[in-house]
Amino acid sequence: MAIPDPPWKTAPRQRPARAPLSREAILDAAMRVLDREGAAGLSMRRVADELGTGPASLYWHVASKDALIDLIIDRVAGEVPLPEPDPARWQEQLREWLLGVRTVFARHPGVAALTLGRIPTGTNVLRWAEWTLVLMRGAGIPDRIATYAGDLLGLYLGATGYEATLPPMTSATGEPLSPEETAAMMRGYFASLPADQFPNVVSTVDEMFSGDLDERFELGLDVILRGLASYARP
Amino acid sequence: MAIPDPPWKTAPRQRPARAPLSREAILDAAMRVLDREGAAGLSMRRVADELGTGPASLYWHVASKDALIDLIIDRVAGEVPLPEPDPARWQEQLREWLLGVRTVFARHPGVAALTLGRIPTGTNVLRWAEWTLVLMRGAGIPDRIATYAGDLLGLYLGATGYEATLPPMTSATGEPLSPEETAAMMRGYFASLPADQFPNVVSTVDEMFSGDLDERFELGLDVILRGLASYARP
DNA sequence: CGCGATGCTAGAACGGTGTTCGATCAAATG
DNA sequence: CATTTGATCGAACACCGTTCTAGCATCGCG
Repeated sequence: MAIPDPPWKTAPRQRPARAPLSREAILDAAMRVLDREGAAGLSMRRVADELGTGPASLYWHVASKDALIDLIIDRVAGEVPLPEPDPARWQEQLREWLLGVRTVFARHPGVAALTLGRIPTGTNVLRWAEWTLVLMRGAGIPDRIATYAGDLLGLYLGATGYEATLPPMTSATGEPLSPEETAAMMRGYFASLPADQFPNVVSTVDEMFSGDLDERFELGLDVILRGLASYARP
Repeated sequence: MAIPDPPWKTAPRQRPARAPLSREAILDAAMRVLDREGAAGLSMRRVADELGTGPASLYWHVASKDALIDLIIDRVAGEVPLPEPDPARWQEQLREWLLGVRTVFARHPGVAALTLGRIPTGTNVLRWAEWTLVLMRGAGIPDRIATYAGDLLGLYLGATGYEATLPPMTSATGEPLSPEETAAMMRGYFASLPADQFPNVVSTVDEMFSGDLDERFELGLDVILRGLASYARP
């Protein structure tokens, strides 16, 4: 019969009991941190904390923070439903898809900021490319335009989505301002400009700050879609 | 007659001889650092080094790095010539201006990256807004579209300008890749995708990587301008 | 002239960042 | 059992933006 180990030997330097690390677990934790603290709060240390370990442990599964962000973007991209493409309805379908991306960006504030200045090439983003190409080629849009239009739309999505999740500005006194207050402040600034130098800015100030971000998003979207439509088969 | 000071007294703890700090001097130094080391290399410490001082000294003249970046953007914006607006030629003039912004971005690599996710409101950018509004309103484009189109164009400029100044990728072996090699690598990756899942991506891969960045820039520009033209007075 | 106020310069430090090194431990393999 | 392999992680490196605080130089004023 074996002699039982003394209690100080049984668990000499036991690891903190938790699920083993994995690329998936790290990605899950990163999504939680991102949804909770936004893009600025996403750091390797925070993600490691979320998993009860240190930052160095992440680097076995993920090459760099950059690579982790690529994973995040592709996971989020996978959340957008892609209906069966029907080129006859290409404009409506494109619009629906873009609005879908926008709602997913709203569900994960911070991820739009991560896409800025990045050319994602994950599997799900490739599916986007394939899907938009089916629609646009089916609509008779020339390949040269169609291939670039995907980039253009992605770029527009990232920039507008980022604008929608900007952190609230802080007033001079220090307390955070509501979006309405921020808009009112900027409106006041634009309206106060010298009318002789900026007559058109001053006189369109009402138009400039009317409508919420969603309306403005659709406004720019209309411009792009009309431009694309001018290339489509008549 | 006054007794001359002994030599060790004349300059007891003389400051390192140099021009005094000022907002302008800091901005100049920041531009030099930015042009030399890119957006990633722009730090308060580097700018201070450039001036032979420490980072703390900058904060008397500049509230924060963010404020300094706003100054940089507005200075660069001022480098773009704005011809007298002629609404009859609004499309050509808009295109010329946009290409002008692009060449200025090329002259100052890194500044495009700084504009990402930022809504600049400096004096020179306001002049841009006024100028584009004159053109578009003169062309009969409705105010609601015209006010937003400026944002849209700025956004497009920033994103494409950033893409044009991306640091060269590094291959798996570590040495930097030329833009051609990078494109060839990505082309190869896209071409190697399973043709049954991504038939359109695979078959448009030639179109996708044809042309340089300037041609691609004008391609997207055409889409936007055509969209805007669809709102113009017939 | 003296003297305090003011504008300006900085050294040191705080709390954070991404990433690397090397030791260590557990499980699988020979 | 011995050795290799995969995985973990504490400590440290080189940065970052920013703040605090002490001190200097100059100027206005009594």
